[in-house]
Amino acid sequence: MILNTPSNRRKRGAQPADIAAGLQSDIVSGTLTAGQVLQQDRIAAQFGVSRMPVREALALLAARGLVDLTANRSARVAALTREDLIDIFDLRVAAETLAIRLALPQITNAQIDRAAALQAQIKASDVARFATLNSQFHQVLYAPCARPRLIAHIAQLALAADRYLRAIHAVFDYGDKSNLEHHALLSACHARDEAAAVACLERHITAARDVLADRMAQQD
Amino acid sequence: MILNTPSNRRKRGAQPADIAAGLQSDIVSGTLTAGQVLQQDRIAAQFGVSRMPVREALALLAARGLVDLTANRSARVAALTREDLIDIFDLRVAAETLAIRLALPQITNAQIDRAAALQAQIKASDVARFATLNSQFHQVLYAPCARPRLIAHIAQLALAADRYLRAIHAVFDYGDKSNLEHHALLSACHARDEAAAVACLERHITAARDVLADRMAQQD
DNA sequence: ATATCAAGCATTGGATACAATTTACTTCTT
DNA sequence: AAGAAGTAAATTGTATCCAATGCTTGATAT
Repeated sequence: MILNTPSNRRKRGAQPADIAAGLQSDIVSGTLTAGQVLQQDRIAAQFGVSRMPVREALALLAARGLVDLTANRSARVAALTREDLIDIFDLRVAAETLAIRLALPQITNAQIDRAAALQAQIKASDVARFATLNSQFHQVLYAPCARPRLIAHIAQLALAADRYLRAIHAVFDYGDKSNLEHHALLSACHARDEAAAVACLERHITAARDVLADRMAQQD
Repeated sequence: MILNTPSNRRKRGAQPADIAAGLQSDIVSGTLTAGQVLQQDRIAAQFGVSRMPVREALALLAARGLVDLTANRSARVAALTREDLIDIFDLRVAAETLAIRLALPQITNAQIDRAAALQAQIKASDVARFATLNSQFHQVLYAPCARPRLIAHIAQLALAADRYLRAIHAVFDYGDKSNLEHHALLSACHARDEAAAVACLERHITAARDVLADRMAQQD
């Protein structure tokens, strides 16, 4: 139980963001499962605050698509469906191929090396760290495009995608394949080969989509 | 001044959405200009409610990118910049070309006719109605793809784009060109020619981007 | 046995009250 | 006169309180 004692109290406008971050990590990691009710009272008690900042936190999570809000009804953790999964990954292809096209002319070798270093960590990481490191790897490559909206959109999609990755436990199935694809992407970036990078990225994301979609079809 | 008398009071959870809709139309139409401060007290008084639903409304608008929120500081109407404009329109190309590709195999002739009817109205409409009709025209063509996230994302981008359209008053410059492009798009849809529709849409949105970006460069 | 309705309980939405932070203004110093 | 510092006013963030809505349970009728 996290209490709001004077020692660990955050600055005045930071509580909703903190609560949202806490809930978000529980939702993405699967501690809070799809469809679970999120009562304002209980969350408020958990974080040692009143219901007011909790309501704002839930609104933030609803904007990120992690929570479903209905008027006069308890909030619920958003559902995971095969249709939504496909929706997310197709949006990722559209957004991330745009980002890599815009980023490639601006990217430096140092930035590519940073991505390569992250990829090295990914190889020797467990399931929990895979998702975040994988997101970081991609975002390092896109950052040079300097498009705030595009970057924010990709980050939001990565969050939604991570939920599926963690929930479906398909990481091991396509982990090796993903590593190979990351290396191919890095090569294309080094060569500043836009067409190759775009094609590589599209295959990479589509492959993940198909593996996960197949797994979901089995589980249902 | 809109009062919250029993006669026009909305249902219990609807106030934030109503307030957000009111503010949104003022922001998009330009009644509220970029950078303008939005004090919770005043808005609450205007709508005849307390500050609480106003805060939620502002949070909604912040999620849509129409308002900037900073902790302990007054909300402000989001700025209009040339960089953001380009960001938005490039995202539109990525999202809308995906939508038309997914929609084309599903679309019916009746739906295409509905879009054509909207296009006819656009020709004989003033500046204020152009933006909304134009958005509707596009969304009718995309709807058959049946992708909730994609559709919502496009709607949000259309909103952001409308602000620039109305603020920059460049509608008349490219209105005729836009009409021609809409007809070309409709033809491609009738023929179920995916490549033509995508190319047409990309040119259409990019052309609008360039006209508006040029105008902004002049105004600054 | 099942469906329907009512009453009480649980939970959310909104108003009011208070605390913390920022902004504006005044005053003092150089 | 310009700038710094301090103080008061304005404004936001959080807590508490009340009203409205939804949910659950149990009784009743079919």
